[in-house]
Amino acid sequence: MRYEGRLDAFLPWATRLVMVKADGCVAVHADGGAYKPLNWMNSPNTLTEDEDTWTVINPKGEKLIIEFGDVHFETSRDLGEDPGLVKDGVELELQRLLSESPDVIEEGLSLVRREYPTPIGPVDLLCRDAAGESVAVEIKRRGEIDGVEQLSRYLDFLNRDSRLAPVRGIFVAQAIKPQARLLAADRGMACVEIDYDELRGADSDLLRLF
Amino acid sequence: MRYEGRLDAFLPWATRLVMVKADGCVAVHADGGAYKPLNWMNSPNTLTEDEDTWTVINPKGEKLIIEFGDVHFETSRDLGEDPGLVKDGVELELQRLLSESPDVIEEGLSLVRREYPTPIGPVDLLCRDAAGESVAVEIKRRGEIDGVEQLSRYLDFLNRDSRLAPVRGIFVAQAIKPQARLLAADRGMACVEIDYDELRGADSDLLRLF
DNA sequence: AGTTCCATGTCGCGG
DNA sequence: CCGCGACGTGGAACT
Repeated sequence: MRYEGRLDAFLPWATRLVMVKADGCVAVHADGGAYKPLNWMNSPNTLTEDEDTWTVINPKGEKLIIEFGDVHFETSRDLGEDPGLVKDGVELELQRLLSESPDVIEEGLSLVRREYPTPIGPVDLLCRDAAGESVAVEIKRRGEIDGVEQLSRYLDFLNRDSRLAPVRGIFVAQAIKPQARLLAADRGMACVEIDYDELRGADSDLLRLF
Repeated sequence: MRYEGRLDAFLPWATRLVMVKADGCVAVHADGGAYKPLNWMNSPNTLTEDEDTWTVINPKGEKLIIEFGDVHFETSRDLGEDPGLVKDGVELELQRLLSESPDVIEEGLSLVRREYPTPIGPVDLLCRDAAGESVAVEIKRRGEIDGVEQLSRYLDFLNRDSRLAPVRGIFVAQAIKPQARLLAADRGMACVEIDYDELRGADSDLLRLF
């Protein structure tokens, strides 16, 4: 088995499981190494069978070549359309809930704009506090150092805008690591931990008022 | 099918493929959506079967619950140990090639040390330029904002070393994203894009001289 | 065990 | 289609 594409890879001879899905993607699995296949080619691609060799090529020119020795077993089945996975509790959801109830983050905070653009990417929430000063809010599911640095960069740029400056930052997450908390403190940013279930409850309460 | 762990996820009733590997990991596949399963649980975990329900729990308390209706088909096979995948052309390779031909990055650049250590991790290349000044080089396959931050942190530390200071930074990658380029410029770092195939060619040429 | 950083990351959204 | 950032990122190397 060979792969030539974004890198070159070679797979020694052994017993494997080859999976082909309805969308045309091909995956070569070993009996371990978690759910990820050893090698694969996603759709769209074209599969050509020739004797004991499959050649799978995608439009970008990446190529997967599978040679078969013994075929121990083979089966095929149509699973039909899939209704898909329903997820709940990711960052987007958190952002939506907080944009609707910004004063959960801090008393008196009000939303100016969600996804406020800067030259290096959008700030999750731009707000004004009770005193009318600008506040940039970065929301993460897990509060780690990356997020603090991201917020730092945004503040850097936002504070150059005289219509907004001075802008302070609040780092919001469901759980914030000590190191992230430390770095945030060092950069003069506040940290707020949010309980997702409470927030969802508060949101429901809010809706119930109308 | 339900997953409760880092997030909550629910999977409506449909026909799926459930794969269990020798290491104990469990994956629920739909007939599409690339090689990635809809839902999964990696090893280590404990699987308990009860009537038509599997409950897979890992030590972190994440839980995957699979309910079976009809079992259309079932098979099992021992694939034995796997020799593993051999890869070529990843960042390490790029670093090796550039350490051998640093003046591909900039005219007159010469290598001081590869993987030069700092308190927060090793700099890919430490060099001197034509004028004898120190240059820190960060190499990425794909140049994104993270890499610029990384180089920033290294420069922070290197510039505290009076034997090296002043140290400037060069961010090298096969392709550099506009935002990364912007941030690098803002931080006073240069950006260089490198063609991997050309570099490999140049390296072969170099070898041919000896 | 905890941290850092690479990855054929993959995926989804917005321009 | 590309750019960009989140992800149950996963995985490996190193402390």
